[in-house]
Amino acid sequence: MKSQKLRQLFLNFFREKGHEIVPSAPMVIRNDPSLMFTNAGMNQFKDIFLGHTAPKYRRVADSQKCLRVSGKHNDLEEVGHDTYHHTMFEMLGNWSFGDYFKKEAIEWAWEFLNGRLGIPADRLYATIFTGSPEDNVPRDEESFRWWQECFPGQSDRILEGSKEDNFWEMGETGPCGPCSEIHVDLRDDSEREKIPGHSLVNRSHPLVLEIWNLVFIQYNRRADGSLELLPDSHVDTGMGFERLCMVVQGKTSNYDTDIFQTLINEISISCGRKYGETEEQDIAMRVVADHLRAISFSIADGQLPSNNKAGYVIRRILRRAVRYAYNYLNVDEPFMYRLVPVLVAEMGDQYPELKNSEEHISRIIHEEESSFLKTLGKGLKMIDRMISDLKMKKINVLPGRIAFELYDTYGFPADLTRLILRENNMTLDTEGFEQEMENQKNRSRKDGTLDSGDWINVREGDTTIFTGYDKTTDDILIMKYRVVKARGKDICQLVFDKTPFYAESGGQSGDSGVIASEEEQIRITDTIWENELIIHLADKIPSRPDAAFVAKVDLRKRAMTASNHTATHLLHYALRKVLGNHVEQKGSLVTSERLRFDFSHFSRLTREEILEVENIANQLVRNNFTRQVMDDVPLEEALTMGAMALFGEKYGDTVRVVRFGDSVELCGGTHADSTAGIGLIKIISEGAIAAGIRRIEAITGSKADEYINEKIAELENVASMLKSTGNVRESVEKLISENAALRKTVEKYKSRIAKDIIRDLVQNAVQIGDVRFIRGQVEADSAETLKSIAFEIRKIPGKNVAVMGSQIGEKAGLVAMVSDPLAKEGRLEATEIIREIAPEISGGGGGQPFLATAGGKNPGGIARALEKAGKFIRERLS
RNA sequence: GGGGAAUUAGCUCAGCUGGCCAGAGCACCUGCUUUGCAAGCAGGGGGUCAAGGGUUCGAAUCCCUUAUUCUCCA
Repeated sequence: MKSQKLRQLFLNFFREKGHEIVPSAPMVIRNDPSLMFTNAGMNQFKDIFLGHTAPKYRRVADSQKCLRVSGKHNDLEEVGHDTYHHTMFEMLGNWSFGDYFKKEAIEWAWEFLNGRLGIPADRLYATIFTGSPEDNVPRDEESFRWWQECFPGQSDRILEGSKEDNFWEMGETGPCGPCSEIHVDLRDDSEREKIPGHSLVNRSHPLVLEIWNLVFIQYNRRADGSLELLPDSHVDTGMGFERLCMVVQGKTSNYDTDIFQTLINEISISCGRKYGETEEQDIAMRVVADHLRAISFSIADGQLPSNNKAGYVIRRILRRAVRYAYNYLNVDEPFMYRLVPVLVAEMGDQYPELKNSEEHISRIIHEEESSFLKTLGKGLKMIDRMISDLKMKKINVLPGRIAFELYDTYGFPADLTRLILRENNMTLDTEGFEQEMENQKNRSRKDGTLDSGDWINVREGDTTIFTGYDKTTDDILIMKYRVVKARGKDICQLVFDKTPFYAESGGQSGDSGVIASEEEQIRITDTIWENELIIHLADKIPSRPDAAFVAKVDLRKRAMTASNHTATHLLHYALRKVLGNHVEQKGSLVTSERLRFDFSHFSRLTREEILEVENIANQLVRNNFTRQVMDDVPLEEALTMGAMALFGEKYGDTVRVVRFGDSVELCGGTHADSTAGIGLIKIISEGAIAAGIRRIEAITGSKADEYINEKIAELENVASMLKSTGNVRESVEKLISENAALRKTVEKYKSRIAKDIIRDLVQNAVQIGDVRFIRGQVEADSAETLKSIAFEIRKIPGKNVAVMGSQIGEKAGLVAMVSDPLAKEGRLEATEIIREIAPEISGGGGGQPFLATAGGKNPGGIARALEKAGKFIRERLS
């Protein structure tokens, strides 16, 4: 059975059982500092389990794309080496929100696996929770009973598990409950006879593995560690799709299923090697196949590879793939980008976001591959240098510190370093390397944990109402607060019952302002959004937190931010008009100062295009469209209105729609009352931030005015300086060519004058033994000129020594030169002359044996300095 | 969030511990020579050494701040 059909079978099965089939949530999570990627099917229902939102459907099923690469579930280093770990995988799941419970969950799971898919009962095992006295939770008798129905008379197929395996918790606190897992034994008959399957369950055997976890959420863990029964019981299940395919398709490796085989085939064609030849090659191919999926889906969800946070995780995955291909498949040029169409053909139907950005994904991957190969190239050069260095010193162990530097600073992978060393009969000081690595980790960990105090509750209550769309001043009460230490400074975080302050989100920066009670006033420096909480950052703790406060938003900043945000919408609209509908928002930043907008487009914008975009946007400004806001519009309806939704953005069922004329967007930000308030939009820069993504920056209102006025003033200044009444450009062009000609002439004269000076100096030179002493006070406009005269004299053949001084502005300059034939003898050095005479001009200096310079504050001393030089040289040469 | 590194001509880079007036290769322009596979020869143009401060007689080089990029860790 093909994987696509299997997925459909699962969804159809639960549709039959009255479940609503919902689409997969984005794999990339925004606005949640605790989680970067969706790592389980239940993530998108977290709010329901926490009781924050009411479920829309009581029964839900889906196939959820997940990524496990960081945090608790970190499988990255395993992937490829075995046949069942993945970074990105699909999780099939069914949920009951206060509806059915253990009986149905178990019955249906059994019906689906055994009945529909025909997985033989004698290959299946179930586990149940054995109970936990310290939590006062008994053995899960209910699950045991229902499993007995499935395995009549074979209680040895139902195993008991401890808290570690069979009790699921969302976090330190919150919803939790016993779970029941289904395991499958895929070994052949003789193996199964030798060792009974139940002894291998939960023992990391590659062929005896868990495929489905049924979680029964019935408790809530309180902060004090105790459990309380929830009013409603929920079911949360998750089944690894890739594993299920393996079971159904009768394979012993996830990578042998059709999900991966098409990709692996393509990879094998790309590098001209067969899958199954050697273990190393197979690992590399599995790594590439797995990672390609993870990267492609992330990019489709709007997460580009970058140098920190989630973007960096993506980049690392891609690099791991390139590295394996480079080491074991001998691929040294970009190739993964060519596999994207294969992946899209396989999964594009189920995940339309993948299909929609196929070209985009391919380009991004190509770009990343080439840039990493470049990094590798640089590293190779460096390591070659190190090796030849070591060989010269006859050392054959590369110090760990150096290997670590290569890795840490230049991103050169340590395993490659090892490989190259081996080729050169050298080894790596692994211990030293690990030590450095450990240091780095400790350093990061130490600074990573910022010291946040406990929340201090002032009043009961959880949610903050945002009143800032209508009000900029409001009466508020403080619900709770805490102090966070960051960079040695204490920042106080405040949560209100309601607030007019807009919290940073959707690219719009947070409001600032003040809150005031009768006795004090506190500055709010920023407002952020964290885990559904609007947090106000204040510079001090309120002395009486329980007092009544009035919150006032900084109006000027708010208005400027609103203008910029509205301008962003207008520019988005104009960009689509000018460039086409492939333009999609890929990111945006709106502050009171300026706005930044990233969008998909494949080539540089021409001057004309930028002007046209600006024109259209400004036309909309002048048309003075008033703001129309519709709250709680069903998503479907909003989309039919032509509102632009963003891929990878998680929307609720109802959305807020902001409209100015024909520009319609889903947006939670604050906006200008009407477009005319923006005044003027001016694009100030355009550039690329990644393959296929451009960025524009713009300013509005008085900022734009100032900008333009400055430009005009600059031009007028130039015109008046040129005394040009007509064409400034022509005047400048003329000036430039005149200047070039003049410069040539001046240089000619300068060198002629220098020659004259030199001739005079040489004529007045005195002979000291076999050496000619050239000295004098000369006219020079800078130390450079003085130096260049010395350089000229240096060209005169014979044993010469020259010392010259010059008044340069208010200061004095000296230069001493010893010609090459004389310098070679080693009798006299320019530096010692200069050191001897520099005090005369109240200065100091130095240089090289043949040429030295000095500067000082006292031009009156030049003559004495020259005299002293003569004396010194005479002494030295005698 | 923390550490390390980079930023020099249109491009790729060299310039180590401050001082040979800022260099190479490719590209560009002119001329000659040749007309064929990265052509050769001669000559030439092109740099606020990322920006801004500081130390110094002197800074591309040392220090600080900022910006951007790369990289590793969390």
